[in-house]
Formats: sequence, structure tokens, C-alpha cells
Amino acid sequence: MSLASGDHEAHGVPEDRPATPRDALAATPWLRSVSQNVLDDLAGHAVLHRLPGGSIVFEQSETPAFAQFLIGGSVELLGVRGRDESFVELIRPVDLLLPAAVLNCQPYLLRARVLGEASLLMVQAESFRQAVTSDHAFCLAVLGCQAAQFRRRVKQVKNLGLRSAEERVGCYLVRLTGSVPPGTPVHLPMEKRLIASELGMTRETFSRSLGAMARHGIRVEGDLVTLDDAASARTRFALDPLIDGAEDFHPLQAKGA
Amino acid sequence: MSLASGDHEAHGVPEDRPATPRDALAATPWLRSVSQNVLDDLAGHAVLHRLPGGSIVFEQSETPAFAQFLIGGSVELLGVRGRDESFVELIRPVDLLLPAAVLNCQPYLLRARVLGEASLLMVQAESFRQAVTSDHAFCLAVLGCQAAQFRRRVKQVKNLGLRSAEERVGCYLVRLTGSVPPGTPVHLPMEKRLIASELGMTRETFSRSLGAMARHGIRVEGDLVTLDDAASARTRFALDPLIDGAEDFHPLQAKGA
DNA sequence: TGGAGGCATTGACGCAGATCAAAGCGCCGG
DNA sequence: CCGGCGCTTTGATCTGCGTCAATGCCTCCA
Repeated sequence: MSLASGDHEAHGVPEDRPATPRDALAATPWLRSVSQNVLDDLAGHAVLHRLPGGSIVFEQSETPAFAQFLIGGSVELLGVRGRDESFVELIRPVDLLLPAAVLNCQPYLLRARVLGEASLLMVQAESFRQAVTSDHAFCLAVLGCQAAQFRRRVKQVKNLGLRSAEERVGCYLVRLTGSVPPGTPVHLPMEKRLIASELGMTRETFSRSLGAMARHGIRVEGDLVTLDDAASARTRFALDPLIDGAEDFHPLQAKGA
Repeated sequence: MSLASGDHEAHGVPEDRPATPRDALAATPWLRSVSQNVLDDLAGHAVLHRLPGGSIVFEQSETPAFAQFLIGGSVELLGVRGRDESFVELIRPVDLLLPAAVLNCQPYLLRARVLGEASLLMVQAESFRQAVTSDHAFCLAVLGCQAAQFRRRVKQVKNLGLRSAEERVGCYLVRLTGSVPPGTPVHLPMEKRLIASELGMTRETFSRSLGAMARHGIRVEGDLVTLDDAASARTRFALDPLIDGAEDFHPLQAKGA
């Protein structure tokens, strides 16, 4: 249920980034039930890569050469038309970048751009497909990963279609402050402009909405959020688990026939 | 590349609806490479159902009891909040209704409502999951189905985010008339209000946009569309395969390890 | 044949949110 | 200590599209 970006090793313990492709795969929760030799094989056709903020991981209409596992940092997916970009989704670790395109050998429908800094595990597309078609457990893992992504998208669409800009902001903040006792200040997990695009609005609208939150018991100063009147806030901005709930990977175990 | 709804047996040959669950599975293109006995097993835990227009197939937040295969007709998926509904997607045969929820045993995020009339094959959820976890070929088929759905959703989002209402209408009509020689009148494949919600706008806006099409070489009279000036129309409303292209199921064959 | 209900059209109007523009305000490098 | 750059804030303005309402048109059925 964390709203945090994958990108703070600023204070405290530096995230222990895996040193090798094999380590990265071993550290991926949703590959837990995949056999060692399949992971070995994948790792054998993979490289670990680190990209600075702003890098393009792939471009719209490219044919995938790799299956990209996002290991650290975060990546935004954007629809592009000429000069215009429209934000579609923010991917956080550990997840696959548009597995559908890789599986189907079809062109990417979106541009992927790194925020902050990201570590990617790049597995050769053909080896990835190979593994999916030859190993049932891996196939199930990918299926589960895709299912979670799909549900996240649906939630995003519902959030956009069913709530006003101000409500989206309110619910976001209520959720953000939900895990600490009311009154405790909480940091926004990323730059405001990024939160704004994740919530499907411009920075200006986001900024104004933050101001308006005061009227409902949420105080925002800089990147610090305090829930002054929890009752009021939670009434005005009622969370809906079918929109605001976290969407976790759900394990499916292979069984013999 | 058809825009047609799944719902015209009005003129010509009546669609041959499968008589038994087993027939329905056999007739599903994307299950072609699944072995007979798996299909037999699924059919053994399934019923074929026919629902009149307006029926609710399932309600938001229900836990799936069945995996629903849409065999004929079409079904709309809607996000619901209180009294409001927001259209999310139109499903056409043959496809699964929200497989992610079924796989993960998680509540549906959307309401499913029948348009016109629909035939559904309802497979017991547990048998469906059983088949996915025990049969690799079936697992691959479901993965492919989900991948196609995912890409359709992304295209939809791009269409909405990157084009104005009028452009969406224009592109829709250009695509609709694309398969016949310019000048030939074409029928709209469904009621205007449905096209409008598929294009993410109100009927009124859709209606006005249809009127505006005349300025770009597309004449609309009733439900008949004629492309008068193909060059002008296709320039103003340039199709983008990454938005307007059909998204078909892409087969992945199981291979031994 | 007439009227009721569903859909489409048309016009007037309003508004949420985008856009444009101009300051503030850190933060960093020199 | 200064200047520039990127982010944020704030205000003014614009506009696409939704909403509301009136009307017309079909189809179905009594």
C-alpha cells in the first residue's frame, strides 16, 4: 500500500541493488516459484543496465528487442503524437515494461522514459518468449504480473473518469496520510509535477487543489502534508478500495495436470 | 480490422451459435492450440447462457464465480460510483470478461452489462484457474488474450488523451469507410449513443461532430456514412496504426523445455 | 391511427480544467 | 555572494465539452 516512489536512497540505507542479472531475478518477488535453471537461462541472456533520469528506454513503435524488468527507480509511459505527450502510467519496481508488446513481437504503443535514475534488467526478447513458452511456472508468473498491471490501469481509468481533479488530489492525500496517526506530517513521495501527471492533471491545477485541501482538513506546506481534521477529510474524500486499493501481484502456483 | 459489433444476424445468414459449451470452446480461435481433454474438462464445468439486453453480467466488487467467455453479442464494462457510471470498455466476441479478476480471485472492478443480446460461456472459476495452473497451452492462450486486451486499453487511452472529440469521430469514420472504395455509403455498425461512449463523449457532442464532418469531406445522413473527399478526410484525420490498428490475438505455442 | 417511449438533433449555457504569463523560491556552481 | 535554472505558485483568461432543455423522428403496440 505504499505510495512512495522507488527512488529514495537519499537518506538512510542505500538500496542494495543486485550486482548481477541472476541476483536481480532472484530478488524479484513474483518469480519466486520459477525454477532455478529457468532463471539461470534468462540471466544468461540478460544485462543489467542503469539509466540516468530523462533517458528514453524505448520509443513508441519500436519492436522490442528486450524484455525490460524495472529493478529500481521508476519509469513513465507516455503516448506520443508528434510534439504532444500524454502520460499513461508510472511503473515502479519490480515490474515488466509493457510485457504484451514483447510477448506478441508487436511494436510498443508507448514511449518509456526514466525518472530520476533507474536500473533495468534487459532480457533478450527471444529468450524471454522462449522461457514463457517452455516453462509453465514462468508463464504463470508473467500472467500474474500482467493481470496486476491490467487492474492497475482499470483503477487509474476509474479514478480519472469518476472523480474530479480536486477529489483525486484529496483521495491521494488521504491515502498518503492513512498509514500514520492523524496530525503527523508526511512527505510527498515525489516531485509535485509527477504526482500531478499521475493524477491526470496539470501542475497548476494540482497546485491549486493542494491549496483547496485546507478547507477539508488537510494542510499542505511545501512537500509536507498534515491531516488536521481526519474526520472531515475522510468524509469528503472517501477512499474506494476498488480505486485506491493497492494492486499486488497474486501468486498462482503451477500444478501437475 | 472490423469495427462491426458482434450483433447482426439481422440480414443474411444467422450466426451459428454453438449449441453446447464444448462447441463454444472448439469455436474459439485463440483456444486452437489447447488440447482436447483440457477443453473437455472446462466444458464439463461450464454452462452456456444467453442474456437479453440490459442484463447485468456481474456487478462491481463481486468475487468472480465464473470465467465468462463472451461468445456472441457485446458487453460494456463500466466503472460505477454511487449513481454515476463511466464507460470503460466494450467487449466483443470471442473474449474473456476481466480475466484478471478471475485469475486472482479478486473482486471485479467494473460492472458488466449486456448490449443487445449476448451469449456467454460460463466456466466455473475454480475449474478455469485449475486449467490455467495445470495446462501450459491454456495458460499461454489466456496470457495472449490478456495481452491483446491490455493493448486495446492502451490504444483507447491514447485515443482519448491525444485527440480531440472531433478528431476521434473523424478517425473513427475514416477507419470505418477505409475498407470500401471512396464514395460508397457505409452503415454505422451500432447505435450512435454506443459509438459515442466508445469514443468517450456524450451523444450530443458526437452528434455535433458528425455534422462538422461535412467540412472535411465526410457526409453523414442517418446511419449512412459517405466519404466524399477521401484525400481531405484522410489528411485531416490521419490514422495512426498505434491507435487505430486492430489488436488481434497473437498465438504463442507451447514448446517443451 | 394515435400516442408513448427511445433515440437523435439542435441550441443556449456553464464550468472544470487547460493555457498563458509573471513572479517567487529554492538549489547549485562559480 | 551572485546569477541562472528548474520547480512551484498565483492570477487572468480561454475553451472544449458536458449539461439542460426543447423538438423532431422513428418504431412498436394497443
